[in-house]
Amino acid sequence: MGSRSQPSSLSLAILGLISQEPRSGYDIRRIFTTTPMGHFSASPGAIYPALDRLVRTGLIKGVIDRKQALRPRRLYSLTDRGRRALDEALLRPVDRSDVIWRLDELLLRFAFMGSIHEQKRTLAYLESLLGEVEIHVSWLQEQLAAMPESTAPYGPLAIKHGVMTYRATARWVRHALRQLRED
Amino acid sequence: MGSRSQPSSLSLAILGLISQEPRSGYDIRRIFTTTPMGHFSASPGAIYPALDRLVRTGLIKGVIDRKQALRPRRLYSLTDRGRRALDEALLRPVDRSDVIWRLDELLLRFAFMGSIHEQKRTLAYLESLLGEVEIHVSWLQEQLAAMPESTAPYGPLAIKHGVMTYRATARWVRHALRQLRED
DNA sequence: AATTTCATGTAACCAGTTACATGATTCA
DNA sequence: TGAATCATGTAACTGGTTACATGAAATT
Repeated sequence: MGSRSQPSSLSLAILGLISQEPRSGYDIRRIFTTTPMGHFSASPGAIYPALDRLVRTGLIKGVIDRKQALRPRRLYSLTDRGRRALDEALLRPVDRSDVIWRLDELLLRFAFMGSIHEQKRTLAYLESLLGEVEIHVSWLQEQLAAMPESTAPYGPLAIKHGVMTYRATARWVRHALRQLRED
Repeated sequence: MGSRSQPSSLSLAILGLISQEPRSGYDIRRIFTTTPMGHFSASPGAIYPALDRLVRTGLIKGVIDRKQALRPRRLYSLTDRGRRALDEALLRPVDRSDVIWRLDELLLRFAFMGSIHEQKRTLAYLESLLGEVEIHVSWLQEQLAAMPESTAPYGPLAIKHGVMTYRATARWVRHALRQLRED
């Protein structure tokens, strides 16, 4: 939604894209279908209602572009409240449930930080992310160690996947921290 | 659902768990809250309706356990149709959209293979997964290379995360293949 | 002339979330 | 005796999916 609870992944993605420059629903769809942001629903049945909701909650506003033209479109941009809402969503502290259930949203938040936040905040964000990821890796390893020869012989291997990919995430965070500090 | 379309992630997880041994709704909730399978909704509002649906579509059946006891519970097990449906869901060929949007489901399917499939099929599954993952990594790298200095300065770094974690997944698949071949 | 792209929407459906509700059992 | 655990459910809401629908503009 936006006013009280945190925005859904899709709303956050839309807010972030619109924060970069005014965009139409179609622009957003195109981004979702052609770029690596593509695990969002590019279906009009998701995007146009989401845009309506954001307008109704006062986070974005739409103006008709090229009124005179035969193919007008609606360009959305953030309102002041929308910018604040995005800012809050990006700044929210990283917690464990984010790491487990919404890692892609954490990456999304990072991707949109450049346009809004000063680097210091981004560094703090990455550092807290790194901490949570490392805790999660340890927990997975404990689970792995404590796992009995269960009815699912491949279970431990599947958990190993979690260990390996979260470790890769931790490496990425360190890499990103180095990169940002170099500038 | 089950009869025609493929089961949702949650239904698949429930089918898989029940295939190992008869379980109650509460058992399933406990597994979702305490093990690394925890990115499933452990809320009763998700699980009990899902169990109802699976019963209605004839994939599972429930019997009252400990009738005489004061705290009876309903134990579910697969029907023949349910076992076939699970088998089909596990065997479905890996495609690119699975890799992009439902990687965790691909892992879930692997985790449940041990109890049902012969190893040869599991190896074939992993090999096709590896192929798709490698294709996806190449695509991400192309995107990265073709990326302009955009309005989102951290965008390329975020994509780099995708490259690193999918590479980790590829390493895991190779690891799993070696492990399975050793037996 | 036909196809693809630009551009926006609606309607029915379904599944998951949140919150509420109940009650026995076991443990501290 | 009170808290935690075992055990199962319902109701309202919300948001996403699928499918349908329309039509102009640009490209082949």
